[in-house]
Amino acid sequence: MASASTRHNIIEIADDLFYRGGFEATSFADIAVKAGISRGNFYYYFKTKDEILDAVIDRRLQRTRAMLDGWEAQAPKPRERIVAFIELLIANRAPIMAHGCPVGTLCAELAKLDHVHQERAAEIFGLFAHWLEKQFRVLGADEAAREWALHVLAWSQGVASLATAFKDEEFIRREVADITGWLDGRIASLSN
Amino acid sequence: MASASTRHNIIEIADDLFYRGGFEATSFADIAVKAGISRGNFYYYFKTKDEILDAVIDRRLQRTRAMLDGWEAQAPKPRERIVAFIELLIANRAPIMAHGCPVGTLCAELAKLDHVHQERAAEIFGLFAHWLEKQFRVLGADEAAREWALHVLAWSQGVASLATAFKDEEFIRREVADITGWLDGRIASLSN
DNA sequence: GTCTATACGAAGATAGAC
DNA sequence: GTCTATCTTCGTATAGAC
Repeated sequence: MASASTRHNIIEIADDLFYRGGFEATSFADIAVKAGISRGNFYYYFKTKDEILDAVIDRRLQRTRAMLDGWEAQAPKPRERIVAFIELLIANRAPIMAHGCPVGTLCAELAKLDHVHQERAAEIFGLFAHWLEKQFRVLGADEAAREWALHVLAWSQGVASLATAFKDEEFIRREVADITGWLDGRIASLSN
Repeated sequence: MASASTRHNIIEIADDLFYRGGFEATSFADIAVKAGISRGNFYYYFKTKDEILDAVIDRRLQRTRAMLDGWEAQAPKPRERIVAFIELLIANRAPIMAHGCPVGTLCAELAKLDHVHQERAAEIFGLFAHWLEKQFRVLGADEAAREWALHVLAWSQGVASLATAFKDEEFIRREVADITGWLDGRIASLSN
């Protein structure tokens, strides 16, 4: 297999395993086996575990940007874009109930490990926050845009957190409806 | 040192280390060193890592019950009791920004490890949920009590999650004010 | 109940052959 | 670029002396 695609393959598998089992609990051997390469070959691409974490965070940043861009392209109205974000909770309900939110759980784990890449992982949250803020600005919420963006983000994080603990799909749907209701209330308040 | 107090001491230290560094990342050696005993002696009290996790979860359940009972004893009005819960985010802001919410992060980690004690850890959330529900019932919210309880719990979890990622104290204070505002809005809606 | 010594395996990481 | 072999450290866990 060519160098670039093997490297890409490793990152893809590491991303998945880090999400499902956690960063620390995932070993090089786990990744190598799933990637179909030897541990020795693995080290040709990544010298340390931190290096692969770095690459995984890069990938997640890239994919998050692509997803946010996609929502902007698909939905012309900010409200529908924000709803697309909120409904991610429903679309990903099965993995969320099993493994939590990929961003929140990575940030939490890296915080406990006091890991150097802590801030880089938090940047993924930063992308969402900034994007949501932008949508609220387009809606006309100048001063409150940042606050509302963080509020939606926090709320969805809380739903993911409890959904992981209780494995309750109905709870997710109810909260998603509530967040959407809150959003429409905010939008309505802007036209007054 | 007597048996009971050594055992208690181990649990106390394990609880703290599990919170600050995570369950998996904390080794027996870490606990033994901090407890001032040898690893060999450690095994006299706990045969496996799961056994000590079990004891730590027990301790957390007990302490959570005691805290909830304390709030009920100190505040006669349900509103003030719920506010006491919400303001836990402010009281514990420093450790939350450094290590997250003890309950949420433990549940998330155990979910990733697919650990047998996953449900037992979630029981701690259950205690909070049940207690909050009870307070809302006293306020007269019969049908909505459960939903509101889970809502407050989820919201506070989300705040803890983002606070850990962004290390933003102002954000915590703002959200706590928002949750309290939401609470008063719900209470006001009950008298109509 | 507490200790030291030690077995055993897993995980990160390296060396060097092909 | 990919492999096998190996080193080293660390973590769980046990045995047995005191």
